[in-house]
Amino acid sequence: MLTRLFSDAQKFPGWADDSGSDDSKTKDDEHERGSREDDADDVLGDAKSTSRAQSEIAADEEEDEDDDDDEGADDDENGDRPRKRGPKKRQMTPARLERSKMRRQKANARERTRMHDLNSALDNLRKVVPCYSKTQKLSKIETLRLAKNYIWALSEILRNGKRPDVVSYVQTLCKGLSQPTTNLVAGCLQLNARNFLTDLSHQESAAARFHAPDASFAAAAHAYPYQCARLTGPQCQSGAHGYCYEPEYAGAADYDARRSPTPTCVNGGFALRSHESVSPEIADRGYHHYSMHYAAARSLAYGPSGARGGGSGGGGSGGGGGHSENVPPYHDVHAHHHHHHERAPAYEELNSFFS
DNA sequence: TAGGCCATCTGGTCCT
DNA sequence: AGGACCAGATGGCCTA
Repeated sequence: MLTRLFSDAQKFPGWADDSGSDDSKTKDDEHERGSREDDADDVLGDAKSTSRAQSEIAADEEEDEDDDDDEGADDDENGDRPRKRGPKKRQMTPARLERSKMRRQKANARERTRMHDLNSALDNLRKVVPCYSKTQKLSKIETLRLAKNYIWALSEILRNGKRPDVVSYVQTLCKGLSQPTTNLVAGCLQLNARNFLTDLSHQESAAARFHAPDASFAAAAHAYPYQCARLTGPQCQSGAHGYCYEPEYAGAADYDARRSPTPTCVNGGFALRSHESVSPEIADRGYHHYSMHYAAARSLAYGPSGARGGGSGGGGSGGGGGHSENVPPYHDVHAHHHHHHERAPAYEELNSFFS
């Protein structure tokens, strides 16, 4: 009986090609095979659980699936066992089984596309977060953490209207990140990780260097429980040229400077290529004022001291001069958010920082 | 080989 | 009823 039901289930359309979905591909084949086995197990499980009903199914398997109201109508009158609460377990006739299977396959396809959409959104986030690398993709969780830190860092910069040094900036970016990601950020900025992450006390001083007018930033620095110790490990100590990142991170070619919002590291220097600073998506949509805002925030992010600390000569602009204290604070900029032409001179000044 | 990351399946819950 | 969302389970892949 069970084997007969199982063989019937295997003959169901759509069983052989689970979900028949559009975008299931690559390594799914193995997995799909496993899924089919799982489904088969489910069918077997259902068959076992409704073993009594199977005889009825066998008796009238031509019967349609909608007349299940009679099931269990008698067993709660017996009083031997308490009646189960919740929806009654329906008999899994072949037709119902098929419909259930089709529903499940549709739900699986929807779930796949939903996750694909989520992943593409995450990819977009990777592109606007510092240290975008085609070859070394940040993991999902690291992308979210870095994005959070990036937003935090930019908010602090805009709120204070002053630049932190690059050490503090990277330190903020790396809060709570794993060591590989931290190395990636450090490598992206060509910064010796030992210089910006040592211990908690250094963190406090870094918070002070961040020009936080109140204790909020320093307090926030304590809110991230694990980041500094990771950078004191042997890997950091043995980095080539004193840098903490792996060799593949060191190559500037690995970074998509056109997309990455961080300054490109070319020959050991910082070079923010302003004409490339806007992601194509943003540029295509005509969000130029956002890009200007974006570039301004970045210009604020790298001070001369940081550039000196991170760069090692070469073609980068390196520091550029000190107009930083004249940079309009965030509220000045933000208050005119809808009047781009009024902000243009300020942004030109800001962007000229890396010219 | 263990652990991290990921894609997928699956059942439950909530909402329309 | 069906879709969206979520979390747990599972298995594959990769790396230290």
